[in-house]
Amino acid sequence: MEQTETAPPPSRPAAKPAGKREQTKQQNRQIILDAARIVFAEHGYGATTVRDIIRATPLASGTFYNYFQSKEEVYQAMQDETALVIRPKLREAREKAGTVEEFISATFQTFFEFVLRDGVDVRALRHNADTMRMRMDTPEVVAGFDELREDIEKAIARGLFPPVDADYLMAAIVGVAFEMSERMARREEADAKAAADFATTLFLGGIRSLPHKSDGKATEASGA
Amino acid sequence: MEQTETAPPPSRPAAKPAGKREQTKQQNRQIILDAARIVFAEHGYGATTVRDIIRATPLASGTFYNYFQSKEEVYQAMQDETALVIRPKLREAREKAGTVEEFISATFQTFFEFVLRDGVDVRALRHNADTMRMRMDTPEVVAGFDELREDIEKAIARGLFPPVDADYLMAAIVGVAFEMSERMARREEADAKAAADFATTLFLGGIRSLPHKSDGKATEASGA
DNA sequence: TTAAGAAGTTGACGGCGCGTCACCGATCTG
DNA sequence: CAGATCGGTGACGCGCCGTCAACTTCTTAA
Repeated sequence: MEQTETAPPPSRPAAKPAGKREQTKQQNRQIILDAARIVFAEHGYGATTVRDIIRATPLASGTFYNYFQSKEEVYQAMQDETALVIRPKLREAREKAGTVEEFISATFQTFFEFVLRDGVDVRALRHNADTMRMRMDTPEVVAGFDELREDIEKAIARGLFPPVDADYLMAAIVGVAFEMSERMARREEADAKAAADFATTLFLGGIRSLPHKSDGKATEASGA
Repeated sequence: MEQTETAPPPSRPAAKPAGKREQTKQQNRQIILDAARIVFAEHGYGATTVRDIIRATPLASGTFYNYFQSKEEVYQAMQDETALVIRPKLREAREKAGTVEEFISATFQTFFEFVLRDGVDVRALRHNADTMRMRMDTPEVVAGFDELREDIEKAIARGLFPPVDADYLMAAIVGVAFEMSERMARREEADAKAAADFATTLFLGGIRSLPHKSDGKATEASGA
């Protein structure tokens, strides 16, 4: 049985010299999450059973249920971990933005780069039942969307953005980010910068401003 | 060999004077799909078991497996049905397009209107495990994406579009369409036209061209 | 018309994943 | 160190899974 190496779990801030009990608890939780990561990557999310995860663990079945209610909850926890890593990066990138362009560009670039680097599990989970795709909007993920909307609203208040429908704009950015990152990851030479440039140009000037493909010359802004 | 129909009036577009066996097969398949639709809507996709579907049916368990392998396959069939309905509409709408604007506008408008009208099951299936969203890219759905890309490429060839990256542009349109339709459907007064206008303007002229909101209230859904 | 054969349905069955809980060892507290 | 508490353990009963031999219904051909 080949142990498919999955991406190492995001480094964890565990800095509590707590009692033995507490330590074991943290450890068990992590053991389960790590096992789940491997099993999900191997069999795909859909085909994985709670038992599969337990078997990939030295723990007893009852113990699993002390930590999670179901495989969905395990996945949620994994999503939350990821969201908590990328959200600060996105926020920080947008905070620095002095123009619309910087705001949009920073958002896409940060996202795409993250997907390429740590996006292993994203791909693994897509590995589903052939054609099933899923996205789990956990509390932390939803909070990330809310942050984007807030940042847009702040940008509007600052006069950086025109007063557009922030909710729809957020949705559009999220939709493009997720859908494009999928396509990007499938390409031979996945290029986060190129993808981010494409999305940024689209959002700034529309289709007509997009870089011309065959034409060596790119990105000439030609208004409507 | 004209056989007097014992069957009820052909409410279904099955204009096939086929044998009894064939008739029953079509009927059983439809019985299962109809039952599944109700059960999925009631308990959500994740919580539904094959047995739940069978129970919502007068058929035996073995019979179910003559038609589908799993609940996933049932869902696939439902998705395919939907895709086969909307795809011709989208194609037709885009075929008529004489300008970039018409192309984009027709795509979004057709899609959003369809979601509002027939999008019931879309919402029902989201009813999942609280936070799980799914999209099943069945062969027919994927074919729809391919059609969009083809149409973009054709439009480029015609000189309608600049020679952009058709794959990414397709992804961007798909991403915005799905993500926005979700937000749209959640709003009190879901407005397909408004949503389509937003997306179209965004794709044509970028953020700066987007309609300015008059009431200044940017968020109406989702309590922050 | 009828009988052989094909096609499709049925539901009981063995297997297994599910979540629980009584038991017990390990850890904490005073 | 003893008693109290916490949490790990794994066997258990339940229900879902997909299968398949027996049976019913339809088709075909003489």
